[in-house]
Amino acid sequence: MRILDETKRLVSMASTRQTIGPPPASRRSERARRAILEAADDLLVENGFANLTIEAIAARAGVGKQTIYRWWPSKAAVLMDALGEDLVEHLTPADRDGVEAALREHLGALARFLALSEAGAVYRALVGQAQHDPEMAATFRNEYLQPLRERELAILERGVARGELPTDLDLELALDQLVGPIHHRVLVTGEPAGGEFVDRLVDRFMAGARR
Amino acid sequence: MRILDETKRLVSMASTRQTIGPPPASRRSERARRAILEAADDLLVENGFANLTIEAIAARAGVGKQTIYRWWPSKAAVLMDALGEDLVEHLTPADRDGVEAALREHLGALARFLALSEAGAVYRALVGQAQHDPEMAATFRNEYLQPLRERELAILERGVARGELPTDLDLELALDQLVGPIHHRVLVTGEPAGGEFVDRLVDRFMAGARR
Amino acid sequence: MRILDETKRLVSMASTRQTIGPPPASRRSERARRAILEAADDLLVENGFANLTIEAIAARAGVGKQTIYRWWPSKAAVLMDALGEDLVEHLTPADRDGVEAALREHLGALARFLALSEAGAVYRALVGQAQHDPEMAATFRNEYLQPLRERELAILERGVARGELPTDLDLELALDQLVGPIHHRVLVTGEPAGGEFVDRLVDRFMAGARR
Amino acid sequence: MRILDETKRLVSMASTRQTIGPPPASRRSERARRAILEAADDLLVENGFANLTIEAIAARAGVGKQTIYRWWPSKAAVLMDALGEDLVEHLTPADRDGVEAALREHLGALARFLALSEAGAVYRALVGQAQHDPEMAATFRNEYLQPLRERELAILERGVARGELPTDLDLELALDQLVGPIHHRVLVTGEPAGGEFVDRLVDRFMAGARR
DNA sequence: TCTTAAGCGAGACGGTACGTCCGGTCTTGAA
DNA sequence: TTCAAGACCGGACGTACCGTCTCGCTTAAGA
Repeated sequence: MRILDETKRLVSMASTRQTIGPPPASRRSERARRAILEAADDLLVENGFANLTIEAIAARAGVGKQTIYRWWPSKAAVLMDALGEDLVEHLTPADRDGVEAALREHLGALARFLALSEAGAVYRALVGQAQHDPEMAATFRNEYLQPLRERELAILERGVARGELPTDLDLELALDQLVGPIHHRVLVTGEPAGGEFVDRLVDRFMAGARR
Repeated sequence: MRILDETKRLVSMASTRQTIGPPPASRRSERARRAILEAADDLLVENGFANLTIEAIAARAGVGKQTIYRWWPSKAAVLMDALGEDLVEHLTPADRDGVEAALREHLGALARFLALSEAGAVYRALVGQAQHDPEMAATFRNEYLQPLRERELAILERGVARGELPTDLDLELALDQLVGPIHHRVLVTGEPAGGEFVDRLVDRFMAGARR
Repeated sequence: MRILDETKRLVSMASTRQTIGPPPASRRSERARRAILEAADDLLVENGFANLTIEAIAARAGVGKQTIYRWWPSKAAVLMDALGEDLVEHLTPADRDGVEAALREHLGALARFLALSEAGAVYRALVGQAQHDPEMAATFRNEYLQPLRERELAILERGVARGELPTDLDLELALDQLVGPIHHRVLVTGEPAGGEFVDRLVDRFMAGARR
Repeated sequence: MRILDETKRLVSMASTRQTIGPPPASRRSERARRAILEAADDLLVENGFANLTIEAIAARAGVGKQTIYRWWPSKAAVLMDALGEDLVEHLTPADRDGVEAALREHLGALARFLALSEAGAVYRALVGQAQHDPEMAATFRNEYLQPLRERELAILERGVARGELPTDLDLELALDQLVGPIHHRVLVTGEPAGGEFVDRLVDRFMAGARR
């Protein structure tokens, strides 16, 4: 977590508050909020998810436990906020070049993000937690995965619009074929998903798409 | 966990004992071992991983906690043993028909296993836990995923041998393209990976493979 | 334990806290403290020391175990606090009459306290525990036995002051001669130490003292 | 524990076996029996009663736990057997000299035994345990304290027979007056009960007895 | 002399309690 | 009101022992 601007703050709060009405937030300590998110981020990277406790976050952040419970419903919610804009920063594909180049760039960035970045460690922890906690899984998908997926679909849509991809292409399926193997390597087999892997993935996809 | 024959027992013990030398195990209570694995399985399905505790397993199995700690190093190790032969039972592709039919059948079974079966719930919990615990992840991959992957590679190898797939096909990549999207749907997006999805996945794969 | 006034509370806290500096204690729950001491007292009388566990005390008191461990270093320390003022209540000799009457009264009260009262059961358990735990023994002697002994010595000193006892009397030895046999009967031989026994003890003591 | 002859062995077994019929005992391993008693004795002196466990005794003695449970009903019973003849060895007053000398000698031996000897440590542990376990207390008194007390009474009886003590002396009370203060110092106050203390105790007793 | 049944070392078993950690709630006093 | 601090009740953790139970083995008795 590196940049936490006001926009993001309002978004994240809206999604993680349990009560309906928005919190007053006027009184909320910005200092405490940032310290908590940074402490969570740091502790996850240093000690792993298993040793990430609310008490440790509070202690590291120099904050009372209640201040965490007041604003986030769970440890996972803190991490989601800590992940924050990182998904947007790392994974917003540029609208240039052709589909093929755009896919190579974006999927390469995705693979690097997932496997190498600190934010990727947070992401993996959240996916792991989502396997144990259906409610948290729903929030994570709606707030973080869905927007990303829409940006990814836009790459393909632009390809169709430019005539680089057939109009009858099943975009959802196509995206799963591109993005699925990368996730599979990172989350399941643990094998490296480097540039060469991504390149051949795109090669085969484009060959199949062009028929 | 449904069948716990002697073969499985010896396999699982070899994998979960921390010391190198094989345990005497002659003294080990088979009754307790089965009760523990069944209790873990049942409790996971009933209450989810988050509420699965060693204490609850012991209580449900009518067993002392020490009996669990004596033979398994962690909750995840118990679940791995509980998963046991299920991966083999559900996911051993038959050696018949052509590649295409074999893939349809196996990937369909995989999708159903992951999303619908009780053993699939154990599998998902283990993948989730693996995101938080690198050591456990390594064991899980070596003991459970690797054998499965080899059986899957054999499908493709048979296809190559029969001339149904090109000889220069990158089998690892091909497998990731087939298996990755299914895992992605189940573990990440949570969208259904039904028969139609699998069929179109195979359609596009075979189209691309045949050029 | 019947009365737990503020004085006793401050005394007991001072003696059972392991760190030097006084605890803030302002945050401490008086309700929990009293419930714990009463539960310990009751359980000792009902089940005996052997069956007195921290867990049972916590359960009976409706308190978390940690609340006990936070304020007392051991089961024996809880019992010492539960004994508390009882030693003062039962065993503070009045400053009236002559030595002989005072001794008869006080030693009778001592024998009844040790053998018959509920607080006496706590006292015996603590003496028993002191045989196994030298550190606890030291605390018990300093905090509880020493003040009592001083009150007992005062009886004899008053006797000397009034000319009822010789000035060259070894008061420590004299006290051991009076108090030792009673303890011996209660703690070692288990024989009754009734009024007649105490009376003859005093008879012989006074006869010897007057030469 | 130093000498464990056959007489003692039969006595101790008779008193500690829970079942009515005597055990065959012919099969009993003398090696194991001695190793257990020595291990118990050593561990008590080294680690104190609190850390004396059946498992530790068995491990130290190189013996299975069952071998202990087969022959003794409790840890205290093992210790009683380990104490064994020591009471007789240390505390059998000789039948010579006058009462006064005999008392000085015996009470001095008693004080040294209680406070200084290894067997005294066992004795104190047993008295401590007796405060928590009435059944064990009864056995201890019957088997060990009563015979000692009778030997002690014999000293006084000889004094009466020789005309050194008045015939109307209450021997039980007299004995408590002599032996009680020593126990009190060792078990309760923890103050030293050295030779001078014993001497003055006897002085005062003889003065009172002669009137 | 040869069973054969016991005692034996070993240690797994079902349990109970230990003392610790942390979750999530509540309370206090300062800002 | 929020905040830092931290006590509170609850509950799971992983460990230590309890007392019981089997397992092979050794070993002394009597058939």
